[in-house]
Amino acid sequence: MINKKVADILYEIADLLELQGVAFKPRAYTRAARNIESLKEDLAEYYDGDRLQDIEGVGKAIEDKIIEMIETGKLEYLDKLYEETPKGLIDVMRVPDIGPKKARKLYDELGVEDLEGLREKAEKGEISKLKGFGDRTEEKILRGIGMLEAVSGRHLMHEMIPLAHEMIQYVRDHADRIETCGSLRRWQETIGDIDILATGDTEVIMDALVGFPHVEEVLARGETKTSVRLIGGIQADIRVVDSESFGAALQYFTGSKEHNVRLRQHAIDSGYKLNEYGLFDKDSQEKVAGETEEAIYETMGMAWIPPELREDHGEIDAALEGRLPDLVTTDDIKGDLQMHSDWSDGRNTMEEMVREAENRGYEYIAITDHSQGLTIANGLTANDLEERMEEIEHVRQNTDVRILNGIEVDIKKDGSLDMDSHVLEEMDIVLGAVHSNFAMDASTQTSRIKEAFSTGLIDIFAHPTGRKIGEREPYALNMNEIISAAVDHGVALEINASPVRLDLDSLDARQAMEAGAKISIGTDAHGIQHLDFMKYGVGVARRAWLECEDVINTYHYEGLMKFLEGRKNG
DNA sequence: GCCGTTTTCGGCCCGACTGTTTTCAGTCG
Repeated sequence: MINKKVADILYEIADLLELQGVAFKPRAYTRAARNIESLKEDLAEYYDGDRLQDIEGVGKAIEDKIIEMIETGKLEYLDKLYEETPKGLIDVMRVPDIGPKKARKLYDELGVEDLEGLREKAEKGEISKLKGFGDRTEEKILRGIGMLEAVSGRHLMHEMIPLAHEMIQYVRDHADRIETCGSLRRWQETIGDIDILATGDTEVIMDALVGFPHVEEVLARGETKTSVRLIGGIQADIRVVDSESFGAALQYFTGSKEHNVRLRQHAIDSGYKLNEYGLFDKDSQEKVAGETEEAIYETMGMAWIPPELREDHGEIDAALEGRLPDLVTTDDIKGDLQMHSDWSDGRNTMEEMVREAENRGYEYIAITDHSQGLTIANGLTANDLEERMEEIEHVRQNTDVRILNGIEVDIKKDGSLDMDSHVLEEMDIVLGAVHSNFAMDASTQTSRIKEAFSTGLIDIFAHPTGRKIGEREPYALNMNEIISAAVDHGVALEINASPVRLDLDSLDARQAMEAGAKISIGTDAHGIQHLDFMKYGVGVARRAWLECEDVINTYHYEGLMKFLEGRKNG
Protein backbone atom coordinates (compact mmCIF):
# COMPACT_ATOMS: atom_id res chain seq x y z
CA MET A 1 0.00 0.00 0.00
CA ILE A 2 1.43 3.33 -1.03
CA ASN A 3 -1.53 5.11 0.53
CA LYS A 4 0.20 5.98 3.77
CA LYS A 5 3.27 7.29 2.00
CA VAL A 6 1.25 9.53 -0.29
CA ALA A 7 -0.96 10.73 2.57
CA ASP A 8 2.09 11.63 4.65
CA ILE A 9 3.47 13.76 1.83
CA LEU A 10 0.14 15.53 1.41
CA TYR A 11 0.08 16.24 5.15
CA GLU A 12 3.57 17.64 4.85
CA ILE A 13 2.51 19.89 1.99
CA ALA A 14 -0.39 21.11 4.13
CA ASP A 15 2.00 21.98 6.97
CA LEU A 16 4.42 23.76 4.68
CA LEU A 17 1.65 25.75 3.00
CA GLU A 18 0.29 26.71 6.38
CA LEU A 19 3.74 27.99 7.32
CA GLN A 20 3.65 30.14 4.21
CA GLY A 21 0.41 31.66 5.38
CA VAL A 22 -1.53 30.23 2.46
CA ALA A 23 -5.24 30.14 3.19
CA PHE A 24 -7.56 27.18 2.59
CA LYS A 25 -5.16 25.07 0.57
CA PRO A 26 -3.75 23.39 3.69
CA ARG A 27 -7.25 22.21 4.55
CA ALA A 28 -7.72 20.85 1.04
CA TYR A 29 -4.47 18.85 1.25
CA THR A 30 -5.28 17.63 4.75
CA ARG A 31 -8.70 16.48 3.64
CA ALA A 32 -7.31 14.61 0.66
CA ALA A 33 -4.63 13.02 2.86
CA ARG A 34 -7.19 11.88 5.41
CA ASN A 35 -9.41 10.33 2.79
CA ILE A 36 -6.51 8.56 1.12
CA GLU A 37 -5.36 7.24 4.48
CA SER A 38 -8.71 5.63 5.19
CA LEU A 39 -9.06 4.23 1.68
CA LYS A 40 -9.76 0.51 1.54
CA GLU A 41 -8.11 -0.06 -1.80
CA ASP A 42 -4.52 0.52 -2.75
CA LEU A 43 -4.03 3.92 -4.35
CA ALA A 44 -2.19 2.17 -7.17
CA GLU A 45 -5.46 0.55 -8.17
CA TYR A 46 -7.17 3.94 -8.42
CA TYR A 47 -4.26 5.02 -10.56
CA ASP A 48 -4.49 1.97 -12.80
CA GLY A 49 -8.22 2.47 -13.22
CA ASP A 50 -7.85 6.22 -13.82
CA ARG A 51 -10.18 6.82 -10.87
CA LEU A 52 -8.05 9.06 -8.64
CA GLN A 53 -10.56 11.91 -8.85
CA ASP A 54 -13.25 9.60 -7.48
CA ILE A 55 -11.56 10.02 -4.12
CA GLU A 56 -13.24 12.74 -2.11
CA GLY A 57 -11.07 15.81 -1.80
CA VAL A 58 -8.91 14.87 -4.78
CA GLY A 59 -9.29 17.19 -7.76
CA LYS A 60 -7.15 17.85 -10.78
CA ALA A 61 -4.17 19.41 -8.99
CA ILE A 62 -3.79 16.77 -6.30
CA GLU A 63 -4.43 14.01 -8.82
CA ASP A 64 -1.50 15.26 -10.90
CA LYS A 65 0.72 15.23 -7.84
CA ILE A 66 -0.27 11.68 -6.92
CA ILE A 67 0.42 10.53 -10.48
CA GLU A 68 3.83 12.18 -10.37
CA MET A 69 4.62 10.42 -7.09
CA ILE A 70 3.55 7.05 -8.43
CA GLU A 71 5.34 7.38 -11.76
CA THR A 72 8.57 9.07 -10.67
CA GLY A 73 8.70 8.44 -6.92
CA LYS A 74 9.30 12.16 -6.49
CA LEU A 75 7.37 15.38 -6.28
CA GLU A 76 8.86 18.59 -7.65
CA TYR A 77 6.27 20.71 -5.89
CA LEU A 78 7.44 19.38 -2.52
CA ASP A 79 11.08 20.12 -3.33
CA LYS A 80 10.05 23.63 -4.27
CA LEU A 81 8.26 24.06 -0.94
CA TYR A 82 11.36 22.87 0.90
CA GLU A 83 13.40 25.55 -0.82
CA GLU A 84 11.03 28.21 0.40
CA THR A 85 10.34 26.79 3.87
CA PRO A 86 12.67 24.62 5.94
CA LYS A 87 11.25 21.28 6.92
CA GLY A 88 12.33 21.76 10.55
CA LEU A 89 9.75 24.51 10.94
CA ILE A 90 7.08 21.83 11.00
CA ASP A 91 8.62 20.63 14.30
CA VAL A 92 8.70 24.21 15.55
CA MET A 93 4.94 24.37 14.97
CA ARG A 94 4.47 21.39 17.28
CA VAL A 95 5.61 23.47 20.23
CA PRO A 96 2.50 24.50 22.17
CA ASP A 97 1.39 28.05 21.42
CA ILE A 98 3.46 28.22 18.28
CA GLY A 99 1.42 28.03 15.12
CA PRO A 100 2.20 28.87 11.53
CA LYS A 101 2.31 32.64 12.03
CA LYS A 102 4.73 32.64 14.92
CA ALA A 103 6.91 29.94 13.36
CA ARG A 104 7.14 31.99 10.20
CA LYS A 105 8.01 35.12 12.09
CA LEU A 106 10.74 33.30 14.03
CA TYR A 107 12.18 32.11 10.75
CA ASP A 108 11.96 35.45 8.96
CA GLU A 109 13.33 37.59 11.76
CA LEU A 110 15.63 35.27 13.73
CA GLY A 111 16.49 32.60 11.19
CA VAL A 112 15.00 29.80 13.32
CA GLU A 113 14.87 26.70 11.12
CA ASP A 114 14.27 23.89 13.60
CA LEU A 115 13.73 23.04 17.27
CA GLU A 116 17.42 23.34 18.11
CA GLY A 117 17.58 26.83 16.66
CA LEU A 118 14.44 27.76 18.52
CA ARG A 119 15.90 26.64 21.82
CA GLU A 120 19.09 28.56 21.17
CA LYS A 121 17.30 31.83 20.44
CA ALA A 122 14.99 31.40 23.41
CA GLU A 123 17.88 30.73 25.77
CA LYS A 124 19.64 33.84 24.52
CA GLY A 125 16.51 35.86 25.22
CA GLU A 126 16.21 36.98 21.63
CA ILE A 127 12.64 35.84 21.21
CA SER A 128 11.15 38.10 23.86
CA LYS A 129 12.48 41.11 21.97
CA LEU A 130 10.39 40.34 18.90
CA LYS A 131 7.23 42.36 18.41
CA GLY A 132 4.25 40.29 19.42
CA PHE A 133 6.36 38.03 21.61
CA GLY A 134 7.25 38.62 25.26
CA ASP A 135 8.93 37.11 28.28
CA ARG A 136 6.07 34.75 29.02
CA THR A 137 6.00 33.43 25.48
CA GLU A 138 9.72 32.81 25.60
CA GLU A 139 9.40 30.86 28.85
CA LYS A 140 6.52 28.88 27.43
CA ILE A 141 8.56 27.99 24.37
CA LEU A 142 11.41 26.63 26.46
CA ARG A 143 9.03 24.60 28.59
CA GLY A 144 7.24 23.43 25.45
CA ILE A 145 10.44 22.15 23.85
CA GLY A 146 11.27 20.27 27.02
CA MET A 147 7.84 18.73 27.03
CA LEU A 148 8.04 17.67 23.39
CA GLU A 149 11.25 15.85 24.17
CA ALA A 150 9.89 14.19 27.31
CA VAL A 151 6.57 13.06 25.91
CA SER A 152 6.40 10.89 22.86
CA GLY A 153 3.02 12.41 22.13
CA ARG A 154 -0.03 10.25 22.50
CA HIS A 155 -0.77 7.85 25.30
CA LEU A 156 -2.27 4.37 25.40
CA MET A 157 -5.91 4.03 26.29
CA HIS A 158 -5.41 1.79 29.31
CA GLU A 159 -3.00 4.25 30.89
CA MET A 160 -5.31 7.20 30.42
CA ILE A 161 -8.62 5.70 31.54
CA PRO A 162 -7.58 5.18 35.19
CA LEU A 163 -6.13 8.70 35.35
CA ALA A 164 -9.27 10.21 33.84
CA HIS A 165 -11.46 8.27 36.26
CA GLU A 166 -9.37 9.33 39.21
CA MET A 167 -9.67 12.92 38.14
CA ILE A 168 -13.41 12.64 37.66
CA GLN A 169 -13.78 11.05 41.09
CA TYR A 170 -11.83 13.92 42.55
CA VAL A 171 -14.00 16.60 40.96
CA ARG A 172 -17.31 14.73 40.98
CA ASP A 173 -18.57 15.89 44.37
CA HIS A 174 -18.20 19.50 43.28
CA ALA A 175 -20.14 19.14 40.03
CA ASP A 176 -23.78 18.47 39.20
CA ARG A 177 -22.84 16.32 36.27
CA ILE A 178 -19.51 15.29 34.79
CA GLU A 179 -18.49 13.24 31.74
CA THR A 180 -15.34 12.33 29.81
CA CYS A 181 -15.41 13.44 26.18
CA GLY A 182 -12.82 13.64 23.44
CA SER A 183 -10.86 10.71 22.14
CA LEU A 184 -11.50 8.73 25.35
CA ARG A 185 -15.23 8.76 24.69
CA ARG A 186 -14.57 7.81 21.08
CA TRP A 187 -12.37 4.88 22.24
CA GLN A 188 -9.56 5.99 20.02
CA GLU A 189 -6.56 3.68 20.32
CA THR A 190 -4.23 6.39 21.55
CA ILE A 191 -5.24 9.45 23.51
CA GLY A 192 -3.76 12.92 23.17
CA ASP A 193 -5.32 14.50 26.22
CA ILE A 194 -8.13 14.09 28.72
CA ASP A 195 -11.28 16.10 28.03
CA ILE A 196 -13.89 16.53 30.72
CA LEU A 197 -17.22 18.31 30.63
CA ALA A 198 -19.20 19.34 33.70
CA THR A 199 -22.16 21.39 34.87
CA GLY A 200 -22.37 23.22 38.17
CA ASP A 201 -20.67 26.10 39.92
CA THR A 202 -17.77 27.00 37.64
CA GLU A 203 -15.49 28.47 40.30
CA VAL A 204 -15.92 25.51 42.62
CA ILE A 205 -15.30 22.98 39.86
CA MET A 206 -12.23 24.75 38.51
CA ASP A 207 -10.79 25.12 42.00
CA ALA A 208 -11.29 21.42 42.58
CA LEU A 209 -9.61 20.56 39.30
CA VAL A 210 -6.48 22.61 39.82
CA GLY A 211 -6.23 21.07 43.29
CA PHE A 212 -6.08 17.54 41.84
CA PRO A 213 -2.84 16.06 43.19
CA HIS A 214 -1.43 15.05 39.82
CA VAL A 215 -1.65 18.60 38.42
CA GLU A 216 1.80 19.93 37.67
CA GLU A 217 0.95 23.16 35.93
CA VAL A 218 -2.12 25.24 35.13
CA LEU A 219 -1.84 26.09 31.45
CA ALA A 220 -4.94 28.25 31.15
CA ARG A 221 -7.75 29.20 33.41
CA GLY A 222 -10.80 31.04 32.16
CA GLU A 223 -14.45 31.39 33.03
CA THR A 224 -15.62 28.26 31.25
CA LYS A 225 -12.46 26.38 30.39
CA THR A 226 -9.38 25.34 32.32
CA SER A 227 -6.37 23.41 31.03
CA VAL A 228 -3.80 21.71 33.21
CA ARG A 229 -0.78 19.56 32.66
CA LEU A 230 -0.67 16.37 34.66
CA ILE A 231 2.23 14.11 35.53
CA GLY A 232 3.88 12.61 32.50
CA GLY A 233 3.03 15.66 30.40
CA ILE A 234 -0.58 14.63 29.93
CA GLN A 235 -2.88 17.57 29.33
CA ALA A 236 -6.41 17.71 30.73
CA ASP A 237 -9.04 20.22 29.68
CA ILE A 238 -12.19 20.77 31.67
CA ARG A 239 -15.09 22.78 30.43
CA VAL A 240 -18.10 23.89 32.47
CA VAL A 241 -21.42 24.74 30.79
CA ASP A 242 -25.07 25.31 31.78
CA SER A 243 -27.18 22.18 31.88
CA GLU A 244 -29.35 23.42 28.99
CA SER A 245 -26.22 23.39 26.82
CA PHE A 246 -24.84 20.09 28.10
CA GLY A 247 -25.76 18.05 25.04
CA ALA A 248 -24.33 20.59 22.62
CA ALA A 249 -21.14 20.87 24.64
CA LEU A 250 -20.87 17.08 24.91
CA GLN A 251 -21.23 16.83 21.15
CA TYR A 252 -18.68 19.54 20.50
CA PHE A 253 -16.20 18.34 23.09
CA THR A 254 -16.37 14.71 21.97
CA GLY A 255 -15.27 15.52 18.43
CA SER A 256 -13.62 14.40 16.38
CA LYS A 257 -12.68 17.73 14.92
CA GLU A 258 -13.36 16.38 11.45
CA HIS A 259 -16.78 15.11 12.47
CA ASN A 260 -17.63 18.48 14.00
CA VAL A 261 -16.54 20.43 10.96
CA ARG A 262 -18.70 18.22 8.76
CA LEU A 263 -21.63 18.37 11.15
CA ARG A 264 -21.48 22.15 11.45
CA GLN A 265 -21.37 22.41 7.69
CA HIS A 266 -24.44 20.22 7.53
CA ALA A 267 -26.12 22.49 10.10
CA ILE A 268 -25.48 25.51 7.90
CA ASP A 269 -26.78 23.69 4.83
CA SER A 270 -29.97 22.86 6.75
CA GLY A 271 -30.56 26.41 7.93
CA TYR A 272 -29.02 26.14 11.39
CA LYS A 273 -25.93 27.18 13.26
CA LEU A 274 -24.25 24.71 15.60
CA ASN A 275 -21.86 25.63 18.39
CA GLU A 276 -21.11 24.25 21.85
CA TYR A 277 -24.11 26.04 23.33
CA GLY A 278 -26.75 24.63 21.08
CA LEU A 279 -28.31 24.31 17.68
CA PHE A 280 -29.79 27.63 16.54
CA ASP A 281 -32.17 28.60 13.78
CA LYS A 282 -30.12 30.66 11.37
CA ASP A 283 -32.77 33.34 10.80
CA SER A 284 -34.45 33.74 14.16
CA GLN A 285 -31.32 32.86 16.20
CA GLU A 286 -33.69 30.83 18.33
CA LYS A 287 -32.22 27.80 20.11
CA VAL A 288 -33.87 24.64 18.83
CA ALA A 289 -31.80 22.00 20.65
CA GLY A 290 -28.92 21.77 23.11
CA GLU A 291 -29.80 19.92 26.29
CA THR A 292 -29.16 16.49 24.81
CA GLU A 293 -26.98 15.19 22.00
CA GLU A 294 -29.87 13.14 20.68
CA ALA A 295 -32.02 16.23 20.09
CA ILE A 296 -29.23 17.96 18.20
CA TYR A 297 -28.75 15.09 15.76
CA GLU A 298 -32.47 14.43 15.46
CA THR A 299 -33.35 18.06 14.78
CA MET A 300 -30.96 17.96 11.86
CA GLY A 301 -32.79 14.93 10.50
CA MET A 302 -30.43 12.17 11.52
CA ALA A 303 -30.12 9.43 14.09
CA TRP A 304 -27.86 9.93 17.11
CA ILE A 305 -24.36 8.84 16.12
CA PRO A 306 -22.37 6.69 18.59
CA PRO A 307 -19.14 8.51 19.57
CA GLU A 308 -16.94 5.71 18.21
CA LEU A 309 -18.17 6.46 14.69
CA ARG A 310 -17.55 10.20 14.80
CA GLU A 311 -14.52 10.38 12.53
CA ASP A 312 -16.05 11.75 9.34
CA HIS A 313 -15.75 8.31 7.80
CA GLY A 314 -19.22 8.28 6.31
CA GLU A 315 -21.22 8.27 9.55
CA ILE A 316 -23.11 11.49 8.84
CA ASP A 317 -24.46 10.27 5.51
CA ALA A 318 -25.30 6.93 7.11
CA ALA A 319 -27.16 8.68 9.92
CA LEU A 320 -29.09 10.82 7.45
CA GLU A 321 -30.06 7.75 5.45
CA GLY A 322 -30.96 5.70 8.53
CA ARG A 323 -28.32 3.04 7.93
CA LEU A 324 -26.09 3.36 10.96
CA PRO A 325 -24.88 -0.04 12.18
CA ASP A 326 -26.28 -1.65 15.31
CA LEU A 327 -22.88 -1.76 16.99
CA VAL A 328 -21.59 -4.68 19.03
CA THR A 329 -21.33 -4.00 22.80
CA THR A 330 -19.35 -5.64 25.61
CA ASP A 331 -22.64 -7.16 26.82
CA ASP A 332 -22.88 -9.07 23.53
CA ILE A 333 -19.58 -10.87 24.13
CA LYS A 334 -20.18 -14.51 25.06
CA GLY A 335 -16.59 -15.59 25.52
CA ASP A 336 -12.91 -14.94 25.02
CA LEU A 337 -11.06 -16.84 22.31
CA GLN A 338 -7.46 -16.08 23.12
CA MET A 339 -5.80 -16.55 26.51
CA HIS A 340 -2.77 -18.24 27.98
CA SER A 341 -2.47 -20.36 31.11
CA ASP A 342 0.58 -21.27 33.18
CA TRP A 343 1.04 -24.22 30.83
CA SER A 344 2.87 -21.75 28.57
CA ASP A 345 3.57 -18.12 29.46
CA GLY A 346 0.39 -17.19 31.36
CA ARG A 347 0.59 -16.21 35.01
CA ASN A 348 -2.55 -18.00 36.19
CA THR A 349 -3.74 -21.58 36.20
CA MET A 350 -6.48 -22.74 33.91
CA GLU A 351 -8.75 -23.08 36.93
CA GLU A 352 -8.15 -19.43 37.87
CA MET A 353 -8.80 -18.27 34.33
CA VAL A 354 -12.08 -20.19 34.31
CA ARG A 355 -13.20 -18.66 37.62
CA GLU A 356 -12.59 -15.20 36.21
CA ALA A 357 -14.53 -16.12 33.06
CA GLU A 358 -17.41 -17.19 35.32
CA ASN A 359 -17.27 -13.82 37.07
CA ARG A 360 -17.61 -12.14 33.72
CA GLY A 361 -20.61 -14.30 32.82
CA TYR A 362 -18.96 -15.96 29.84
CA GLU A 363 -20.45 -19.04 28.18
CA TYR A 364 -17.09 -20.23 26.91
CA ILE A 365 -13.38 -19.55 26.74
CA ALA A 366 -10.57 -20.91 24.62
CA ILE A 367 -7.27 -21.76 26.31
CA THR A 368 -4.74 -21.00 23.60
CA ASP A 369 -1.25 -21.62 24.94
CA HIS A 370 1.71 -21.20 22.60
CA SER A 371 3.10 -24.02 20.45
CA GLN A 372 6.53 -25.64 20.88
CA GLY A 373 8.48 -23.38 18.52
CA LEU A 374 7.96 -20.40 20.76
CA THR A 375 10.42 -21.60 23.37
CA ILE A 376 10.71 -18.16 24.90
CA ALA A 377 7.04 -18.45 25.86
CA ASN A 378 7.43 -22.05 27.03
CA GLY A 379 5.51 -23.35 24.02
CA LEU A 380 3.81 -26.74 24.29
CA THR A 381 4.67 -30.00 22.50
CA ALA A 382 2.11 -32.58 21.45
CA ASN A 383 2.85 -34.45 24.66
CA ASP A 384 2.31 -31.34 26.75
CA LEU A 385 -1.02 -30.86 25.03
CA GLU A 386 -2.09 -34.38 25.99
CA GLU A 387 -1.21 -33.71 29.61
CA ARG A 388 -2.93 -30.35 29.50
CA MET A 389 -6.04 -32.09 28.17
CA GLU A 390 -6.29 -34.02 31.44
CA GLU A 391 -6.38 -30.78 33.35
CA ILE A 392 -8.99 -29.37 30.98
CA GLU A 393 -11.19 -32.43 31.57
CA HIS A 394 -10.76 -31.98 35.29
CA VAL A 395 -11.64 -28.28 35.32
CA ARG A 396 -14.61 -28.92 33.04
CA GLN A 397 -16.25 -30.97 35.76
CA ASN A 398 -16.52 -27.98 38.07
CA THR A 399 -17.82 -25.24 35.82
CA ASP A 400 -20.60 -24.32 33.44
CA VAL A 401 -18.15 -22.41 31.29
CA ARG A 402 -17.33 -24.39 28.15
CA ILE A 403 -13.57 -24.73 27.80
CA LEU A 404 -12.25 -25.00 24.27
CA ASN A 405 -9.05 -26.95 23.95
CA GLY A 406 -7.04 -24.48 21.91
CA ILE A 407 -3.59 -23.47 20.77
CA GLU A 408 -1.87 -20.44 19.32
CA VAL A 409 0.25 -22.20 16.74
CA ASP A 410 3.28 -20.47 15.34
CA ILE A 411 3.31 -19.87 11.59
CA LYS A 412 6.84 -20.69 10.52
CA LYS A 413 8.96 -18.82 8.02
CA ASP A 414 7.81 -20.95 5.09
CA GLY A 415 4.14 -20.76 6.05
CA SER A 416 4.03 -24.24 7.57
CA LEU A 417 2.64 -24.72 11.06
CA ASP A 418 4.64 -25.47 14.17
CA MET A 419 2.61 -28.58 15.03
CA ASP A 420 1.64 -31.77 13.21
CA SER A 421 -1.63 -31.52 11.38
CA HIS A 422 -3.11 -34.56 13.12
CA VAL A 423 -2.52 -32.87 16.48
CA LEU A 424 -4.14 -29.62 15.28
CA GLU A 425 -7.10 -31.54 13.85
CA GLU A 426 -7.84 -32.81 17.35
CA MET A 427 -8.01 -29.31 18.86
CA ASP A 428 -11.32 -27.50 19.41
CA ILE A 429 -9.86 -24.26 18.13
CA VAL A 430 -6.61 -23.25 16.44
CA LEU A 431 -5.20 -19.73 16.33
CA GLY A 432 -2.39 -19.10 13.88
CA ALA A 433 0.08 -16.30 14.48
CA VAL A 434 3.35 -14.86 13.25
CA HIS A 435 6.01 -14.47 15.94
CA SER A 436 9.22 -14.36 13.96
CA ASN A 437 10.79 -13.17 10.69
CA PHE A 438 8.96 -9.87 10.79
CA ALA A 439 11.32 -8.23 8.33
CA MET A 440 10.18 -10.02 5.17
CA ASP A 441 9.00 -7.93 2.25
CA ALA A 442 5.25 -7.58 1.83
CA SER A 443 4.73 -10.15 -0.89
CA THR A 444 6.81 -12.85 0.86
CA GLN A 445 5.09 -12.20 4.17
CA THR A 446 1.68 -12.27 2.51
CA SER A 447 2.44 -15.56 0.74
CA ARG A 448 3.70 -17.07 4.00
CA ILE A 449 0.42 -16.28 5.74
CA LYS A 450 -1.75 -17.38 2.84
CA GLU A 451 0.21 -20.63 2.77
CA ALA A 452 -0.71 -21.14 6.42
CA PHE A 453 -4.38 -20.39 5.71
CA SER A 454 -4.39 -22.94 2.91
CA THR A 455 -3.68 -25.78 5.36
CA GLY A 456 -7.30 -25.42 6.42
CA LEU A 457 -6.22 -25.89 10.02
CA ILE A 458 -6.38 -22.29 11.22
CA ASP A 459 -9.64 -21.01 12.68
CA ILE A 460 -8.46 -17.56 13.71
CA PHE A 461 -5.51 -15.50 12.51
CA ALA A 462 -4.26 -13.80 15.67
CA HIS A 463 -2.86 -10.24 15.90
CA PRO A 464 -2.68 -10.07 12.10
CA THR A 465 -0.17 -7.24 11.66
CA GLY A 466 2.07 -7.89 14.65
CA ARG A 467 2.26 -4.24 15.59
CA LYS A 468 2.82 -2.99 19.11
CA ILE A 469 1.72 0.60 19.46
CA GLY A 470 4.71 2.88 19.94
CA GLU A 471 7.05 -0.12 20.09
CA ARG A 472 6.98 -2.10 16.90
CA GLU A 473 5.72 -1.25 13.43
CA PRO A 474 3.37 -3.71 11.73
CA TYR A 475 5.21 -6.11 9.45
CA ALA A 476 4.90 -5.45 5.74
CA LEU A 477 1.74 -7.07 4.47
CA ASN A 478 -0.80 -6.87 1.68
CA MET A 479 -3.90 -6.58 3.86
CA ASN A 480 -6.27 -6.79 0.90
CA GLU A 481 -4.90 -10.19 -0.05
CA ILE A 482 -4.90 -11.44 3.54
CA ILE A 483 -8.53 -10.43 3.97
CA SER A 484 -9.65 -12.07 0.77
CA ALA A 485 -7.70 -15.23 1.61
CA ALA A 486 -9.35 -15.22 5.04
CA VAL A 487 -12.76 -15.01 3.38
CA ASP A 488 -11.88 -17.84 0.96
CA HIS A 489 -10.62 -20.17 3.68
CA GLY A 490 -13.20 -19.16 6.29
CA VAL A 491 -10.51 -17.92 8.65
CA ALA A 492 -11.68 -15.36 11.22
CA LEU A 493 -9.39 -12.38 11.73
CA GLU A 494 -8.64 -11.33 15.25
CA ILE A 495 -9.02 -7.98 16.88
CA ASN A 496 -6.43 -8.51 19.57
CA ALA A 497 -7.76 -6.49 22.52
CA SER A 498 -4.47 -6.09 24.32
CA PRO A 499 -4.14 -2.30 24.59
CA VAL A 500 -0.61 -2.27 23.20
CA ARG A 501 -1.71 -4.30 20.19
CA LEU A 502 -5.27 -3.43 19.14
CA ASP A 503 -4.57 -5.49 16.06
CA LEU A 504 -6.40 -5.44 13.66
CA ASP A 505 -6.96 -1.73 14.04
CA SER A 506 -10.36 -0.25 13.31
CA LEU A 507 -9.69 0.66 9.67
CA ASP A 508 -8.43 -2.83 8.79
CA ALA A 509 -11.24 -4.44 10.76
CA ARG A 510 -13.84 -2.38 8.93
CA GLN A 511 -12.28 -3.32 5.62
CA ALA A 512 -12.35 -6.99 6.63
CA MET A 513 -16.00 -6.79 7.64
CA GLU A 514 -16.95 -5.09 4.39
CA ALA A 515 -15.18 -7.85 2.48
CA GLY A 516 -17.25 -10.42 4.36
CA ALA A 517 -14.62 -11.71 6.80
CA LYS A 518 -15.56 -12.72 10.32
CA ILE A 519 -13.85 -11.19 13.33
CA SER A 520 -12.89 -12.65 16.70
CA ILE A 521 -12.17 -10.31 19.60
CA GLY A 522 -9.62 -11.93 21.93
CA THR A 523 -7.81 -10.45 24.90
CA ASP A 524 -4.60 -12.49 24.59
CA ALA A 525 -4.76 -12.57 28.40
CA HIS A 526 -1.62 -13.71 30.18
CA GLY A 527 -3.32 -13.38 33.57
CA ILE A 528 -6.83 -13.02 34.96
CA GLN A 529 -6.79 -9.22 35.09
CA HIS A 530 -6.13 -9.12 31.33
CA LEU A 531 -9.56 -10.56 30.60
CA ASP A 532 -10.70 -7.01 31.27
CA PHE A 533 -9.01 -5.91 28.02
CA MET A 534 -12.13 -7.08 26.18
CA LYS A 535 -13.58 -3.56 26.36
CA TYR A 536 -10.66 -2.17 24.34
CA GLY A 537 -11.22 -4.76 21.63
CA VAL A 538 -14.92 -3.97 21.58
CA GLY A 539 -13.95 -0.30 21.27
CA VAL A 540 -11.97 -1.11 18.13
CA ALA A 541 -14.84 -3.24 16.81
CA ARG A 542 -17.32 -0.43 17.33
CA ARG A 543 -14.99 2.03 15.61
CA ALA A 544 -14.90 -0.51 12.76
CA TRP A 545 -18.70 -0.39 12.43
CA LEU A 546 -19.04 -4.06 13.45
CA GLU A 547 -22.34 -5.64 14.38
CA CYS A 548 -22.88 -8.86 16.34
CA GLU A 549 -23.11 -11.07 13.29
CA ASP A 550 -19.61 -9.95 12.26
CA VAL A 551 -18.04 -11.04 15.55
CA ILE A 552 -17.92 -14.80 16.19
CA ASN A 553 -17.54 -14.54 19.96
CA THR A 554 -20.88 -12.78 20.25
CA TYR A 555 -22.40 -16.10 19.11
CA HIS A 556 -23.76 -18.53 21.67
CA TYR A 557 -21.71 -21.69 22.11
CA GLU A 558 -23.76 -23.61 19.52
CA GLY A 559 -23.36 -20.82 17.00
CA LEU A 560 -19.63 -20.67 17.55
CA MET A 561 -19.36 -24.45 17.11
CA LYS A 562 -21.32 -24.19 13.90
CA PHE A 563 -18.86 -21.59 12.64
CA LEU A 564 -15.84 -23.70 13.60
CA GLU A 565 -17.25 -26.93 12.19
CA GLY A 566 -18.60 -25.21 9.09
CA ARG A 567 -15.06 -24.10 8.39
CA LYS A 568 -13.65 -27.55 8.80
CA ASN A 569 -16.21 -29.10 6.52
CA GLY A 570 -16.07 -26.23 4.04
C1' DG B 1 -7.25 23.36 -3.85
C1' DC B 2 -11.94 21.54 -3.74
C1' DC B 3 -16.76 21.78 -4.27
C1' DG B 4 -21.88 22.69 -5.61
C1' DT B 5 -30.94 20.55 -5.19
C1' DT B 6 -29.53 27.84 -2.96
C1' DT B 7 -23.14 28.50 -6.17
C1' DT B 8 -18.71 26.48 -12.17
C1' DC B 9 -17.19 31.49 -8.55
C1' DG B 10 -17.10 32.39 -3.93
C1' DG B 11 -17.21 30.30 -0.27
C1' DC B 12 -14.46 27.14 3.15
C1' DC B 13 -16.89 25.65 11.61
C1' DC B 14 -16.86 28.27 15.72
C1' DG B 15 -15.69 30.07 20.12
C1' DA B 16 -12.35 30.45 24.44
C1' DC B 17 -8.14 31.93 26.21
C1' DT B 18 -3.49 34.15 26.30
C1' DG B 19 -0.18 37.55 25.73
C1' DT B 20 0.81 41.59 24.17
C1' DT B 21 -1.53 44.94 23.24
C1' DT B 22 -4.65 49.33 24.35
C1' DT B 23 -8.64 46.49 20.71
C1' DC B 24 -6.79 42.11 18.82
C1' DA B 25 -4.04 38.39 16.48
C1' DG B 26 -2.64 33.91 17.15
C1' DT B 27 -3.37 29.39 18.82
C1' DC B 28 -6.03 25.63 20.13
C1' DG B 29 -9.48 22.12 20.22
